[in-house]
Amino acid sequence: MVQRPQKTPRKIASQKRSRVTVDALVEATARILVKDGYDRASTNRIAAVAGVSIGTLYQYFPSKEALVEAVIERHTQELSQVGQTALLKVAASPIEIALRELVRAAIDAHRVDPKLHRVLAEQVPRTGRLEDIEAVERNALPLFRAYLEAHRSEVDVADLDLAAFILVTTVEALTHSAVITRPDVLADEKADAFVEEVTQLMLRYLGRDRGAKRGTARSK
Amino acid sequence: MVQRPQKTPRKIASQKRSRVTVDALVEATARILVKDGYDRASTNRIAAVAGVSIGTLYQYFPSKEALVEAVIERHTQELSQVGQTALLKVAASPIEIALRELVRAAIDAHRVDPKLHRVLAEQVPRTGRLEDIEAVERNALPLFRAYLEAHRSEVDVADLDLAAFILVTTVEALTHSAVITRPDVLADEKADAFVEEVTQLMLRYLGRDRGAKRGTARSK
Amino acid sequence: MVQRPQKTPRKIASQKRSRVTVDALVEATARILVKDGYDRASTNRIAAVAGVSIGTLYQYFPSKEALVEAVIERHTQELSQVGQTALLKVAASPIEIALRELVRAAIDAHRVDPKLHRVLAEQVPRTGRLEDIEAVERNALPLFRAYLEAHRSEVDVADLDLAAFILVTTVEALTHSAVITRPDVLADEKADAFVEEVTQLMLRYLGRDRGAKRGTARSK
Amino acid sequence: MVQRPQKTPRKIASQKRSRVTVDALVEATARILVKDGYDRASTNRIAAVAGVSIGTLYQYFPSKEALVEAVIERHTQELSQVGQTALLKVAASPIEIALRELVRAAIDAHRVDPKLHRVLAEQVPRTGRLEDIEAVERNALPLFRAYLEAHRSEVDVADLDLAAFILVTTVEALTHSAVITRPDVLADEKADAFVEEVTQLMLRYLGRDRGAKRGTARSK
DNA sequence: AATGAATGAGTCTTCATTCAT
DNA sequence: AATGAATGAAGACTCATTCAT
Repeated sequence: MVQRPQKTPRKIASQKRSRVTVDALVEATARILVKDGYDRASTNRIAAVAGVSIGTLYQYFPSKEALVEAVIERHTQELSQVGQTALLKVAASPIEIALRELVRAAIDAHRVDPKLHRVLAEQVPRTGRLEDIEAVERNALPLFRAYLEAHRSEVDVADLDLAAFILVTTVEALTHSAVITRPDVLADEKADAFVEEVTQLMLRYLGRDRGAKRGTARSK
Repeated sequence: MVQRPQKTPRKIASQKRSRVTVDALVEATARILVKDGYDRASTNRIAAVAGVSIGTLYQYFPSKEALVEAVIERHTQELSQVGQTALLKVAASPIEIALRELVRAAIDAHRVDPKLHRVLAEQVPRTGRLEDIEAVERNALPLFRAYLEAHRSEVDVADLDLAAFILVTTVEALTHSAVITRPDVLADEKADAFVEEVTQLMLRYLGRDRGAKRGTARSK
Repeated sequence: MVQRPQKTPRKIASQKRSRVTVDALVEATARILVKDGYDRASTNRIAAVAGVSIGTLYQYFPSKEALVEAVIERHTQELSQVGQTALLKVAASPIEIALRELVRAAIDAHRVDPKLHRVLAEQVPRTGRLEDIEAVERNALPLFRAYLEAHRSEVDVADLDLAAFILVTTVEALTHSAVITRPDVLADEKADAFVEEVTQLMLRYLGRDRGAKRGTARSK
Repeated sequence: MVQRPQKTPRKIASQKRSRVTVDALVEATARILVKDGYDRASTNRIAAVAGVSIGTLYQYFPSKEALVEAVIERHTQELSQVGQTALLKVAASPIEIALRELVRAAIDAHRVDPKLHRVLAEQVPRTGRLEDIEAVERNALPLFRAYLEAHRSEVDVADLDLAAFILVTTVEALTHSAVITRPDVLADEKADAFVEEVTQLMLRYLGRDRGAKRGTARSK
């Protein structure tokens, strides 16, 4: 039999298998984190849920920490994605439009996997390699600052760095709290009001609300 | 045996001793939490640092959780104290004055024991009885809402509950972030600017900055 | 969580109960070492055989290594005891008498617990704190050298240090080999001959055999 | 398919390849044994260092033990080689010459690969198939006995077996100790003295030193 | 009340070995 | 023949908690 050159070497087949295994492990870790909490998430259980042996787990992840790190990485990536996409979309929009969209994006981001987000935020110790749950915020800061810089003429702030820090922190805290501990605030009919309030908080801070008819628009 | 008149009955004496032991244990827990982190804080070590036996520890606290709970309780109490005192002081002041004072108080509160605060916030799992690090915020909310209600004429918001939630969450997040991860923002010469920014964020949100001369006061 | 091992015993066994436990653990370790070999001696099994829980084991010994170290220590102590006692007894005797006694003592020492001795010599890796199985020899060297020095007039060697090293090493090797791998050499009727040969080896080396009638005394 | 004439049949080619692989594995095992010690020498690492997959390793060696056995075998072979060569060379020489050469050969043998020799002697458990590090000695014994037999007229011993055992054991112990734990004894200017001492130890034991002028030759 | 020895379930992790590809 | 992903038994060790003294 003639042996034709192989375009897809055997290795790729096994690489695919590896990939599947790694994904299964990360997914299992996330699921267990949500279901049982960080402290009860043992490597043995993770392996069992992933359907692989404990040995296989350690072939790909050198420690429990590394596993959780991968989950954080993945989650963080997804969140950042949502944020960056939104930022790109509104890059050219005036802040009145942009900020509202960004608030919406922040809420969407927190809704990607709220339960996981909560566990990651509340139970995973910010220790060793695990410090980076706040990475999203750290990533978002320079991006948002850049947006602000580009729209400097529209805003009225003395210290752009400080303003960016304040706004990013604020939006993250408000959307996080809303999604995680105050679902009532985001109930269908109220969600828009919440978005509006947060947007106004930001706009006014940036000195761009002069035209708002508060007396009529906001008081009951 | 002659019974001499006793002003302080034995029971009180032992209660006093108990009190001392309990305090020593809570204090030891806090110190170890700060020094070694939550995961490495073992009951045996806590007992050792407190200078009592592990058996004695369990005479006063039924579990490690209870110990950490007590630390949280104590810390939370101290924070709330600062906040409530500040709120009382400015109860009659107009919001322009009051909010600025409250921001200052929030920073002070976070500075009570920043290292412990950080460990409590970042490493102690919000699980079981340990969920209450956010208690401060929960305590502060109705108080602040009451203040807002009392000063309703000065503010221009549609939903007082929502506004209170937004402001309390925002102040807590900003002061927390500033104290814990951005000490630069609170450096001596910058601290006032930070307080001012946060105060303005709040005032404008409440619709009370119409007179501010932004063009001159804030832009460089 | 995996820990970095500690080598020095954790607790001074001051109380009677502790002492009993510690002894039981060391004894169990020795027994298992003999029965199953070093590699199969697990801390869990040692604890089981000692009749205590694994936790108790670790209360007294920080690692498996420490346990084996204690066994070595104990065994080494016993051996040295035999040797030193013998050396003391013959301190004033001429070398013709003394060396013969010392050879006997060396054999006795190796017979204290030959099986344990063998395992210690053959299976315990000379690693970390476990390097000291040769301690007996190291202890014996200066003592024997001192004896030689005191009897300098009886011996004819250029380098006392070298001679001591050679003799101690030789006696240890010969008695060890005899006891461990050549029990036939020490069989009842042959033991004396073996002692005699080793003694002669030493005496002649030290230049003290001039009078020996070898032709008649040694050839068959 | 056309079959071209083959001078070297495929089988031989692959045998050659096998040979290379086996050598690489044994060599890798030896290197890792020296570098990391017996306990840390894992088959996976051996395979990696040898540049083959773990599967290939098991194609040639059924177990880790077999691998180590091969290393011992090879090392033992080399040592024996040195010894046998020396013995052959001096087969016809009188013992005064011969023993001195044999002592030198013993030292040389221990210097073939002292680090490996040490690991083999100190860390590899004498268990199962691994018992044979003493094989060298076992091999040497009959050979040396044969030499002694052939030179019976020159020696004055009652029991040739016993004498052979004593001398072989002694030389091995002394050269081993010298090479492994007392390199000072073999320092350039001292090495000859050491050889001389060991040779004298043996010669005198065999009753062949009558002519030695000890008073002048050895005392300082 | 205090002590601290004892407990043991449960954790992480390693590594020799197998087997489908 | 070679590969390397997968296996899982087994081991060392921790620590919250109990209880006899």
